[in-house]
Amino acid sequence: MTSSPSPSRRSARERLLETADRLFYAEGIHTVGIDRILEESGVAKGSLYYNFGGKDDLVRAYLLRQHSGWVAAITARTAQQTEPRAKILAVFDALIPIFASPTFVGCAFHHAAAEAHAGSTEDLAVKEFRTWLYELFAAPVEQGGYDNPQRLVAQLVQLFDGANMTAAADHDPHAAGHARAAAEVLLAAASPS
Amino acid sequence: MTSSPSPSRRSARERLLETADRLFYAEGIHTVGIDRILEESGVAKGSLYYNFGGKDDLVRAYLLRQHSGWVAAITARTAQQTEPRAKILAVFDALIPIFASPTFVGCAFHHAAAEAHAGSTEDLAVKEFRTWLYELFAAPVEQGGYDNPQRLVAQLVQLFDGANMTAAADHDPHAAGHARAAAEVLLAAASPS
DNA sequence: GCTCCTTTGAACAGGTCTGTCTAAACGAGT
DNA sequence: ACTCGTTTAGACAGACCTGTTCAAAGGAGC
Repeated sequence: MTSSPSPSRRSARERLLETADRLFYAEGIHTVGIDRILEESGVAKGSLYYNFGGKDDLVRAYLLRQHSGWVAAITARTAQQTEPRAKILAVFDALIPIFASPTFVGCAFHHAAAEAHAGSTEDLAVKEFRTWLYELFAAPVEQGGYDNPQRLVAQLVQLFDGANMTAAADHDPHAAGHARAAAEVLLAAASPS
Repeated sequence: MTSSPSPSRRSARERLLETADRLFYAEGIHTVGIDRILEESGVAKGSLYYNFGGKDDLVRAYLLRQHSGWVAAITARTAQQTEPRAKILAVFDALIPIFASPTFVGCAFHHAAAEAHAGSTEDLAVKEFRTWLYELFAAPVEQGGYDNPQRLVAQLVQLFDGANMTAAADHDPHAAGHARAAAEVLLAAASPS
């Protein structure tokens, strides 16, 4: 079935998705044509239209893969924490290895948002990611009983976005650490007792 | 000359730049073809290649215009302030009317960075903007004698970027206010005495 | 009236991209 | 051996994009 690859070689679908992920992320969705993806993945064009409906479906699968990657990387860290404050700070700790990756060029959803038309596949995927991002902070903030929780969540999301931007655009190796330190200060200032 | 428009109608250069600014910003540089710009500005194709060398030069002029817009909007506010703390907070006050504009869809340089190839016209313009942005905060931070100035500047830039992201992607009407409040907390925590 | 800068309209070439189609081959399971 | 899901290779159409070129007209200043 869909999850049983051929023995000698991975399926065309897997190779397409992996190559699309690499190229779309590194160079942009609009910039990369399907011919590039087909050439670098060694897959025939017919296989793309057999496995996916077209480029749009491939883009959707790419963004879903990116979303899953963020969820996996961050919940792996936050799930180990029980205290609300530690859960929040763990998000920024999770950014450290992500930013350190040699292929990191920023948050894929920031890029997708920049290229997206309203109502497009990219736009919908970005909205889903943003919803998850807010909930990621909203849950522990509420649990911690912080002052002005709505504002605090917005500020933490801003730090998350800003850290991604500065890590990518300015190649700041301490972006995650700086954001974490800022989050500590904000949490201390919003602590109830 | 270049600054004396015709009496009845604005010059082709002006009309091109204004239309390019509107379309590039709203829909992206790669997405918008010159034919769209020519059609909506009512300028002949020959005039584009007479005034500009081609699309690349038009893109360069568009990003320069955006850069000038940011500088004008922000220095108009910061120049009124004398105290370092007030100068820094004035940057975030300047964001309020910018974010409130009905045509605001985020920082043009965030979008350009997402579309840029390394070494491209967009890439160079983004680097210049980022340099200006850091200096915008670095000067008053140094003047104010704050603790760990390098980290503080990075954190303020992160708030600036994050506010732009949340204002655009999430349509948060309080993005600038939240970022300003966060900056106040960070400045208080880094105050020397 | 003359000149020169600017603008116009239109056509053309060359390139890229997405999407479709066809015919053939492969390979695993029955 | 047969079937069916999958993959391959290539050709093709249709659309869009950038850039170039040309002849002609407009308009301001001298």
